[in-house]
Amino acid sequence: MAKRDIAATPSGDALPREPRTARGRATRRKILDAAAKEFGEKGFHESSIVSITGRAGVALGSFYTYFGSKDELFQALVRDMSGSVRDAVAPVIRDCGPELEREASAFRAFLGFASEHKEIYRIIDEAEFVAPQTWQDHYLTTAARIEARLQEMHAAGNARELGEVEAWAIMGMNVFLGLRFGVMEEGADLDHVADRALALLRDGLRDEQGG
Amino acid sequence: MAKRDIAATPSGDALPREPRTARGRATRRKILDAAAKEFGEKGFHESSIVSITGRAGVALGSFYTYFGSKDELFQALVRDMSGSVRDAVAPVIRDCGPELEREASAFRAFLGFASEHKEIYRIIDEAEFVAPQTWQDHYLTTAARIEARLQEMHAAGNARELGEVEAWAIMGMNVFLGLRFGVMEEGADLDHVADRALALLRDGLRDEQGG
Amino acid sequence: MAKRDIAATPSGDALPREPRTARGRATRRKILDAAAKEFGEKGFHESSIVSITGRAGVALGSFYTYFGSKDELFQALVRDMSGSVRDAVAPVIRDCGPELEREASAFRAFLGFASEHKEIYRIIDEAEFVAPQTWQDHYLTTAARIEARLQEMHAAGNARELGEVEAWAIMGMNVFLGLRFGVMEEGADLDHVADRALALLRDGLRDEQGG
Amino acid sequence: MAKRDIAATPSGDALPREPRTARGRATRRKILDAAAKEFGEKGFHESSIVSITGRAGVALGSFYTYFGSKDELFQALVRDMSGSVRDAVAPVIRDCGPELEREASAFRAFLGFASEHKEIYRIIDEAEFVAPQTWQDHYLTTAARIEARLQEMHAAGNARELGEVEAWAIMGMNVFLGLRFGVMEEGADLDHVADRALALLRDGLRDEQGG
DNA sequence: CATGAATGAGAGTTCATTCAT
DNA sequence: TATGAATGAACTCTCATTCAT
Repeated sequence: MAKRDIAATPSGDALPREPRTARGRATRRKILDAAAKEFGEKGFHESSIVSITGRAGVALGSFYTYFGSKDELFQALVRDMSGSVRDAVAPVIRDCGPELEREASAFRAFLGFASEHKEIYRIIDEAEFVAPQTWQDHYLTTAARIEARLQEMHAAGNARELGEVEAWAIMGMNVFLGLRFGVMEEGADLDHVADRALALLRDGLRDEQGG
Repeated sequence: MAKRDIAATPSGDALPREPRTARGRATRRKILDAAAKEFGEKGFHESSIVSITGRAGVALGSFYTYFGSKDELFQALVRDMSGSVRDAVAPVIRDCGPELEREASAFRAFLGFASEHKEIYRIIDEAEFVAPQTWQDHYLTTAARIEARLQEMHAAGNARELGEVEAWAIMGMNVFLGLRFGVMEEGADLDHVADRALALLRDGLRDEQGG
Repeated sequence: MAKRDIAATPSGDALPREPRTARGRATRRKILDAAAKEFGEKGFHESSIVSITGRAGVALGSFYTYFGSKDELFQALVRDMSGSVRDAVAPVIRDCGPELEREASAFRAFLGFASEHKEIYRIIDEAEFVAPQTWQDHYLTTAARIEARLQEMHAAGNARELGEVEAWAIMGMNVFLGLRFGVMEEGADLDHVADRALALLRDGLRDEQGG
Repeated sequence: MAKRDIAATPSGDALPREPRTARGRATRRKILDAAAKEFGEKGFHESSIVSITGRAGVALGSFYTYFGSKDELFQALVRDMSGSVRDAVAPVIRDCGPELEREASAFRAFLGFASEHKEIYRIIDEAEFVAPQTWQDHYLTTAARIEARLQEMHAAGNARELGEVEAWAIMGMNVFLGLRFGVMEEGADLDHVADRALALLRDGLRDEQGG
């Protein structure tokens, strides 16, 4: 990743990164917001620090007061967004019991969020190539969360015994349906998509009479 | 001055791109193979033409005898690989009838292929950011192929009515399971993964007694 | 990917091109001066940005802080120099009335300027091939200025009716005499050349008695 | 000029350049013709050997059977064309006596030629930067020819004593008028231009009554 | 003679990062 | 803290020229 290590700090004495004043906090926030737009629109490699600080309305040099590098900014952003996705889905989950319907609700929340924050989608996806560790963290965490829910369902007698494989399968379904109907297509009927996904999870592909 | 048109019409005074001799074909192939390794290992942006031609054992300039640009090479590669994946899965499909088991076999073939050609996986995925059109083509085509199979199953009375949503859901499952157990983890028990995925597709998440 | 628009609108995320500090202005000037020498000596195509910034004593990258491209620099230079030529001739003209002598004085000033700034001569001439529009602008403007003077002379009863053809003819004379005796030959007797040119304009080729 | 002297022949044993068969002569001619078009349209630096040989319908390698380098081709072309211009003007001159009218006829012939062979114009002009020696040769020779005619006129009592200055002045006039009305403008009234140029040479700028 | 694949020096351009003000 | 000029390594792409077939 780090192509230019010309003056990489060999020791651990990081430069000051945490804003110490209100003004500083505001500047940091402006940069983060501008970066979200920029990365979302152009992707990591076509985005540039000049352009980001330009959008943010701050000087180029100010960037390095708050972030150690372009990569570091990107990771910060991915973690931020990973949190946003979780926060969008969490309350929905809290309000449901360990029934299958809960997964459907979570999925509906996710679909809606994805279609309204396409840039977040794109940024997290690109992290696979730009910040693989952060990306793995995001998906492993998310899968673990799904797996936990599945086990609750099993404990409640609402599902058979399910594990990591099913968790990843569901996550993959969600992500690809989000991509296809939330991001690629403008104005798809998300409720319809959610219903069909739910049916798939409930009954599989078989004819209801059994096939 | 004199900028190069991407995808210029093949007429005019453009350089020849199609090799006209056996030696030319061999060189082109060497470059393609080296590029597959390079892109697979380092990703598009960290890969360089110098490094690719270096690996291929040809001169830098030879690259431009056969490819118009780094982008063009990447697209050629993605299309190549899209074809490879299909070719790995196709014979398996041909040998099965329109039963659910066919999907499982296709998935097993895909999983095996992915775990043995991790770089292909990575390259096609990165195309989302580097060559979005080519990437879309790949996934739309693949989804269409799955959808057609699902409809055959329905016609044979082996499944309920299924469409694009289910096709993308299955594709997402496959891709994420491939990523998690074929690429991220070395030596996972792929048969086990395939069995569980099949069960999920067959019966959904419910307890067999119904839940 | 992401090609740079030549002459992009100054809005957007383009890099700043206008120096905002005294230091910036000085750097820009150093580059311009070095470029004048380099282009004058070696011509546009044999000149390189590395070499220009080397002469200027600034880093390669600094060039792109102030100029969008090699072409853009060249055009800026041609316009600068077009102005220099005009400024060298203008005061001489201001001090003369609408007599033929004024053309001779203008020509003398031009000849002197050309022989002392041979590089300017060369640069403007090469613009015909490197920046045709800028070149045309220069010559059309110059011709228009000459034509206006000729019409003043006519109005004052000092010349017959004269137009664009005569203006271009005079300009061609001036340029070629400047080339031959100001640039090609070191130390030619410029006053002598000017006198003969004046005689030609005054009387034509004929014997004074008429031929 | 010669940027790549990697294997410049230090000795004088030039490669075979003169075609020895009819087929060879034809090939050489095809290249020359294609080059004239290419250089005329795109200028020296934007023209390439691949493109020239492409237009000529011969293999790239064949080029070096007949020409030592791109520069050498260009010079050969300039000399060719210098001859063409002369050949277009010469017969006109032969048919006239040493009167002023002869210059006018020569000019008319030149103007017509220029407007019908704009590419020749462009090529000879660019030689100032690409092959300065060849360019000088052309203009010194042409000027000498004009000067000789002027002296004949003087000897015949049709003109005052005239020399190199007047020859270059006339040449400059011709070239710039050719550029302006033969090349820059499509379909200008060349006869009108020639008439006014003749009047200028005959009488100068003055009012006929004397000014 | 003809062919066209191979070569590689060299050019223009980008942009993350540093640092003096 | 904020600023923006300066830096230079690294990259993509061009094309005149060579040479084996």
